[in-house]
Amino acid sequence: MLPEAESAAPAMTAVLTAVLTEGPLSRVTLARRLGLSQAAVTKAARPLIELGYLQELAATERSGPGAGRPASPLAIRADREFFVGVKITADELIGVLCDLGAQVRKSIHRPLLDKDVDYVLTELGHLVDDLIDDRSRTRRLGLAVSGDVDRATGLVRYSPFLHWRDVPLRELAEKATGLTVTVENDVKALTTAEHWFGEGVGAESFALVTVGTGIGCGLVVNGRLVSGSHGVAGEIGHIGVDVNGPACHCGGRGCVEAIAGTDAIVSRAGLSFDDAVNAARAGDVRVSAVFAAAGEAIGCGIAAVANLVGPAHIVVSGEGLAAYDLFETHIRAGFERQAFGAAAQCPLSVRPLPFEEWARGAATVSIQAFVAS
Amino acid sequence: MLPEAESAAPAMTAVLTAVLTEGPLSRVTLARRLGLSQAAVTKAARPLIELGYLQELAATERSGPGAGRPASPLAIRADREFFVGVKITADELIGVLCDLGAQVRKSIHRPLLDKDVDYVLTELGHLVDDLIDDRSRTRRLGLAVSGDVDRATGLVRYSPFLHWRDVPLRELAEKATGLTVTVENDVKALTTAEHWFGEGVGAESFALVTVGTGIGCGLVVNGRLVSGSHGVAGEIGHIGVDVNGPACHCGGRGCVEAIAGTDAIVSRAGLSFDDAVNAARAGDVRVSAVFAAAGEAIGCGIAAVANLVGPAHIVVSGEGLAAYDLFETHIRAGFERQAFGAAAQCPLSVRPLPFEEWARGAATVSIQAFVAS
DNA sequence: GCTCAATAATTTCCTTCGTCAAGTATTGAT
DNA sequence: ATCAATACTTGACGAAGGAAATTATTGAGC
Repeated sequence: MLPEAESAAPAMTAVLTAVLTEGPLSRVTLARRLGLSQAAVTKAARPLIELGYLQELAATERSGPGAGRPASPLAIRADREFFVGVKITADELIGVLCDLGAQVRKSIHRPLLDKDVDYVLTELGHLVDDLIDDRSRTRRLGLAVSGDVDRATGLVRYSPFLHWRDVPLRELAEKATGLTVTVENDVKALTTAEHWFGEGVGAESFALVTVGTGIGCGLVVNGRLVSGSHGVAGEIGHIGVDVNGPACHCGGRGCVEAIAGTDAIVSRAGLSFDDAVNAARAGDVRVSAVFAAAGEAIGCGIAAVANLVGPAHIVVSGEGLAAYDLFETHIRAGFERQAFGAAAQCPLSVRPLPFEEWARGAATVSIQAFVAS
Repeated sequence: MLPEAESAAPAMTAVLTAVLTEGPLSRVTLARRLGLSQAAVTKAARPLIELGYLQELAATERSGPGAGRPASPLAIRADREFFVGVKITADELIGVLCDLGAQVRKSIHRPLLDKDVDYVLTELGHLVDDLIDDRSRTRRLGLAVSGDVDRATGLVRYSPFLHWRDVPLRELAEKATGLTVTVENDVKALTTAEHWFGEGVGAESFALVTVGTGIGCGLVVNGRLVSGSHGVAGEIGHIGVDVNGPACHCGGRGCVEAIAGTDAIVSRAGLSFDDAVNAARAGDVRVSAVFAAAGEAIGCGIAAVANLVGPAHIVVSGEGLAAYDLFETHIRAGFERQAFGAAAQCPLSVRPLPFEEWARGAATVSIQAFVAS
């Protein structure tokens, strides 16, 4: 985050991260929370204030019995730096401009007529130009792509929807936009957003489940995102919950996705997705049963997550959840049945996230990279 | 590990850990592997040699084109310090004496006639006395207990088999034995052993599955053991793999344990476990199918682990695996069918571990605590 | 208003840890 | 014997954070 230095002192990163994710905090509070001395916090905060990332709020917090000098909380100056986040799907680019506090300031969609890498990069360049108001304060771009992505190198190993294989996306996007780029898998990016700026704040472990065409999951364990050794992690969609269930395109049987994915629901209901939703809402017993089975399967998959890694909190979201009124009770039922012992106490938030949230996730990853730099 | 200091320098811990887990290493190699300067390694190693934990081996390693000073690898002196590990089961104590290199030097079983805490502690005292030869070089004891254990405080929150609830085991055992005690869940202890001294060495992520009466799983992600926020983690046994499967005592349906646990096999085969094994080995089709279904269920559960956290390596083990010839192919079949994409590449070792291994796991945890101290 | 207790923030000094760069040690090849 | 190559050690230095004293800012009691 310092203009010159390659990497700032750990205390500086820790202070900035804490203020960013947990809101205004006084130096004493920060010291206690981070296990540092007050002196260390003072020293770490000074350059952050000088560089304009933090500011001192008016003394408001009162502590103790009443007496004592009031604390002056440190807050971020959200407009000090902006970040572009773009989710790349097969048929459009969804872009947002976020401030340092990860608030969305601007949001633009741009259709894609082709999956060709060069074409996408050109369109990306236009999108970024349209989003950025102040180039001097916007230096970073985060990209979110579905599939197997190596965040460290910015390489897209394989993205089935885009038909991309071994595309050095970071390098290419840096050339195309002139920004410092981070690339991450879309679900992981969304998980990061929720971990730093959403319901997962402060949780040592945390899971996010997305429901839609595919069913995915991002995991945070011991405060760190789980990436998976073989490029696979969070594939909740291909957990088998019914040995006698339908065959899945992955070769498995009774996968969550083969029961609860959008395509599965369409083929099982024999209707388009929207018609199925309407039929179920109108009380059609057969179609309702399809949604019920889907919700149960998802709940069962979520219970597997809870049983295995025991996250402190689970958020269920995704496009498919537009119809979440049809899913929710069944998801909870499946979860509660299959969660073992205390794992059933794990709070489950079921709520749809706006579609820009994916792009915001991408921006969040670039904020993280910025803070850590 | 220093007699006086509360906590040694991080570099010292890192050096000792690396030599302990990866065998003799020269200072240059250590420097490269740990991201330290050679000077730092020299400085960290000196006190460790002086205290007798490390020793310099004769120069043997030759590197490069031939010329150059030969490296003198650092190796641990395994007999510098001994550790007692005890696994507490409902009907016996299994104790081992390990050296610093986690080699078992001595192993004793001691039957338990009662589950009363005081009684168990008295027996533990006798066991420890029988195991220890040299009190001056044996200062630590690790305990492994099944159930919900808080390693940080040494509190056994709930152990179903022992009928213990909120037993401050560390405190009590320290009083009873005069040793510094660590308490850990049995599966996690075994996982730790395998991570530091077994097949999981060097892996950033790693999973161990135990098959027996219960079916459990220990996970290491990002180099750290997963503990679970609500005291639950690694409960692979209660992942649901068959919505129409048998009801499980946990309230779920089609849990891995309800299909593949020892009790499940006994009741499904209608024979004692040993008889069932013999029948299956003799070619009894019906009983073989029971084992096949059990293996498939386990494989399916393991695939869920691979899909979710993507460990670099998975080891399958446990008492029940005495009959692993009957399980192995089916475990692999279930795993390969249900593992998604590259997750199927995750190497799977299926092998029984000797029963003392559990006690060795307990000792390993105390070695870890010693090294980190 | 003055003083005191309580709490927050800063300053100064100091320790610790690890790096850098130069020097020493030990080998094989010529 | 000399040199190149590699391993290890040494000592000066610097960065980072801690301890404790100091300063700052408030409310309460008088």
